[in-house]
Amino acid sequence: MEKLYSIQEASQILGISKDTLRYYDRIGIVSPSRKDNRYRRYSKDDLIDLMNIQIMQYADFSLDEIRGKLSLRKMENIDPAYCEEVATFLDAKNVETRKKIAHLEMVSQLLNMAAETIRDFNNESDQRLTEFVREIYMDIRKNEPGISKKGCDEHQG
Amino acid sequence: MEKLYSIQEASQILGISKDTLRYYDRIGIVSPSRKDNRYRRYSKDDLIDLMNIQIMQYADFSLDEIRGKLSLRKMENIDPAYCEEVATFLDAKNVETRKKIAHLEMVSQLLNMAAETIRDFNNESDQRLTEFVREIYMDIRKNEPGISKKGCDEHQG
DNA sequence: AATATCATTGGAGTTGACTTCAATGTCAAG
DNA sequence: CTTGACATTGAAGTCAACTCCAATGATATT
Repeated sequence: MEKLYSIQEASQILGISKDTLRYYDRIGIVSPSRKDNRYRRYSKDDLIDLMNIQIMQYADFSLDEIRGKLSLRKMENIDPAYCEEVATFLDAKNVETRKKIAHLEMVSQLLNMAAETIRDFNNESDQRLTEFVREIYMDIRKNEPGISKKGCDEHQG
Repeated sequence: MEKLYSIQEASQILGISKDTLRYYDRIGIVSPSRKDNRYRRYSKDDLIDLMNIQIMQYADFSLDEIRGKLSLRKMENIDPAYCEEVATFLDAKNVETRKKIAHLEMVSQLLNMAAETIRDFNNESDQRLTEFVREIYMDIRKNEPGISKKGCDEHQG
């Protein structure tokens, strides 16, 4: 006989607000059983799913991705093709993550240089900053869609 | 006699859509002069401001922060107290940035482990993953507001 | 039975940075 | 003087992930 948890209990155990739990139910992420077809009753498995969701959110998955793919825990003995699909998905996420890290490393450097230059101004540090900013700017611009078509613009291209 | 640029030209030069430029004008970020008090005319300085804004956005500043602080370029000969204020602000941003990087490094590790575990399952990698997830979960939970008060909940605390 | 505390729902509001729309005005060319 | 390409505005829509609200129903205690 498994214990079932009220929405309030689940909320306290997980540190997720009741409203959020209802929201998750509504959008079909975790839909617990109901009592007399009204009150939600969370099973242990529901709680585990929700914990996994917390982990996946920490790992920057959107709720859409979470709903679509996986339940990290349930795939121990499952179709190898599907496992490979998930693994590939995780790899792609990781590539994205590494890119974000690289971006933030640039930002951190930029902030450093800027603070330094402001604090004790001299031509050397100013020039370094300027050069670095120029690099970043080129980077920003090269990741753009179409410099080609005269468009570069909205709602008529 | 400085050349002035139409919104279309500015848009193409900067790679910012016309709508966005109008939006920036409306919320008071860059408000170019007007011709016969209708058409916007962007000066070179306006364009430079907009480039700086692109840089600052790259560096994760919100438009609010940009509006409040900024001019990164105009502060070469300005009140040292204000410079120090800005430098401090940049330092704080940098601390935040380093935290984000640390977070993403964890995520990257997690994704790595997860992919590995899925690909070639064995107790060792599974256990490492489980342990790592547990650490992360504790980390998530410890950064929470009030486990103390029975609340942990919405609109009546 | 009254009260307090929990639960339910649909629907609207929030945030930030845009984007889209409709109605209208302006300008250059043929 | 009409056509087409530009410009203007206010207002509403978009996205994600909640958050808040009001009206109402259920449960538990006195």
